[in-house]
Amino acid sequence: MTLASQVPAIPVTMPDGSVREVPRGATCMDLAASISRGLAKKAVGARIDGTLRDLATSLLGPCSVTIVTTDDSDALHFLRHSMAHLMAEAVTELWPGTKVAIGPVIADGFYYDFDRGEPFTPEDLVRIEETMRRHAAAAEPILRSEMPRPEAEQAVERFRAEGEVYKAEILEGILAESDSVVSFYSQGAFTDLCEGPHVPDTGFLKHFKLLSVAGAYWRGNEKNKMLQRIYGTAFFRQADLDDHLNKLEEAQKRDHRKLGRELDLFGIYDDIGPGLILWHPRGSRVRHEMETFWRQAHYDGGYDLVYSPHIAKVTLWDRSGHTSHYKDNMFSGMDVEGQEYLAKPMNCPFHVTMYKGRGRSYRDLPLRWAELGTVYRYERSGVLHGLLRVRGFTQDDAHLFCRVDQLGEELERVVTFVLEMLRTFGFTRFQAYLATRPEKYVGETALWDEATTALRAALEKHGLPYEVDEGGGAFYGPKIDLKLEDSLGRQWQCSTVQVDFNLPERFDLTYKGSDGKEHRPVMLHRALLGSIERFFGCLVEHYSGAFPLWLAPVQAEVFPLNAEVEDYARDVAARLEAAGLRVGYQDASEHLNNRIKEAQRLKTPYMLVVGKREAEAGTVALRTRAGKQMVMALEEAVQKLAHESESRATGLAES
RNA sequence: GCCGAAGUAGCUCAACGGCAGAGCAACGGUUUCGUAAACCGUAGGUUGUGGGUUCAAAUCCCAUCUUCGGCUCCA
Repeated sequence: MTLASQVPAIPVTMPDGSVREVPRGATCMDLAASISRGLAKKAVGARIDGTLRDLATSLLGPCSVTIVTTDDSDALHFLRHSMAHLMAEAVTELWPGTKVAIGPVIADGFYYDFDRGEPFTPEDLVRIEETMRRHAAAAEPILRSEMPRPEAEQAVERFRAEGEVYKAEILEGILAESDSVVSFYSQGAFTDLCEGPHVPDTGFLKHFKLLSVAGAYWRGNEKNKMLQRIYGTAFFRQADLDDHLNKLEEAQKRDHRKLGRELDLFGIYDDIGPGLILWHPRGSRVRHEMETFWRQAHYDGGYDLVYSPHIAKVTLWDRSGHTSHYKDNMFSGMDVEGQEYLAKPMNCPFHVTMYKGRGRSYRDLPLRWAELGTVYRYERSGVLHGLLRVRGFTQDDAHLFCRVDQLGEELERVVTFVLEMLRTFGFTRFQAYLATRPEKYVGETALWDEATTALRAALEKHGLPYEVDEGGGAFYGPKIDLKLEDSLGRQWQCSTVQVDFNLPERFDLTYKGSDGKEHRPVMLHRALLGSIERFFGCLVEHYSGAFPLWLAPVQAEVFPLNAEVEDYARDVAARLEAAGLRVGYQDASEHLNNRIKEAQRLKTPYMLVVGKREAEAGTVALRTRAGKQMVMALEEAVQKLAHESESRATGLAES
């Protein structure tokens, strides 16, 4: 099967300077691949250029290899893939008969899916880790072998006979591709069907931790069997692993659910229902500031604001197509005097109905109607997640009705608006996706192409890197989605810009053109923030709860040092309030230290301490939540705060 | 919805078959203080809910609800 065992070892210089013998032969491919990707550079002998096979061949000659890169992402990729194999080796040793499925590398680590009768317990994870460390200490060579096609075809049957149904299915898939190479990797008693490459031996696999176990459907299809997935992470150096684990812990402190409770922003209550949010006064204050800004920006941007009800007759949803296409996500209806009504999962049909409310002229277009529209969607119980996935939420929705000749400009304006809005809230990093025409679609191909081109142009005009989701658009039109990351790096779709060729048809929307004939308008759906709830959740995590001044629920807190200066302190507070700031006041019944501690806990941006000195001089001692202190004239402080609040500084400079 | 884990005072946690406890927060009093924890006291829980086992259940069993981590799905 392999000649590896017959070939002498290659000395490899490790990152710590020690020299290790690693097996030659099959793993040369891996070393060569490593070299080509910058993981390793050889010191003597072999050629650096040429194909992988050439490199492997040249490595068969006398040479030494120095692993110079220890944090390169490719190198980490190989390491983590080998980790997945090591874990599978341990699991199949501990519980013979466990079937292995797939074990890929993911953003911060790796996982492997297993099919075993019993669930893995936390104690099992400890045992697996111990077994892995034993195999790692043995520095088992990881050897590659390739299998000729006829033999591989027999292997499918052998896998089946052994009950390794998942491997059989994977191998079948590989063989279905005509000229693919079937390769295996072995270490100790464990062999896995795998493309590679891997690190040369398990001795590289020192610094790792298994993190969690979770269910996962085979091939990601919920009709398939649910397997058990074990997640882990690994690094070349212990320091990197420790650093990563610390970051995870830090990220948990920024969790909006935790901060939402600590800062008293919002709550989710059993008595109300899962996925339904109560906005506490402090959170509501932030939301109010967000919405006020949002409304003004829309008026400034040529939009009209509208309102629509939370429920409507089932006939509306029949016409819009929601009862046939979206029913699984809708709450069941209510009977009102013999007519069925449904809670709205979207705002579009209301705006569309309003469009139809009277005849429209080409001169009326574009119409831009925006609404902070609260919608209700039935989400399966397992998917709810704080504010980021809820059952009742307010979309910052808008629908634009325009002529075909206006489509490009409107799309460009919307994309610009999205980016301005996100930037104002301090977001500069997000993932953009352009979803194009799927196989089944409505509307004219030429219009689809035009709209897609316009979307692409808008993205490129702003220099926004984006991924194309080919064929990932809705059946009714292409779209752009922007995703924000939470503290743990999970992505949440917020902004969306969608072209809709469908609803204008369904509702038979028309306008009278300059030619006196009826024409069909094009419709855009768009949300800049997505939903207030989700965006707010991301915002909380983005700022770790330390909102920039313009959004902070309480912007400044005034602390008189003792009862004698309370009159002056009240003047200070009144002066700030008169300048339009949100001011708190705490009298001297608590120690100054405690009042400051509480304000720090609530991440209040500014604290103003006044004592006898300040009262006599007409100054304030201004403290920021970052701990900076400065004494300045009262008027100066008022102007500073008012200016910072009005300018909507993002607050990032402070931290 | 599925797989796994967890629900004890407002919060963070202890007790793990034998009287449910601590710190912080709250409340009352004392303290009037110069930038992240002054002192004394009081009150607060049918241990998520409903069943069951037991002389005895926070603890063991079953069901259910909710939350957490994933899968699937989506703003």
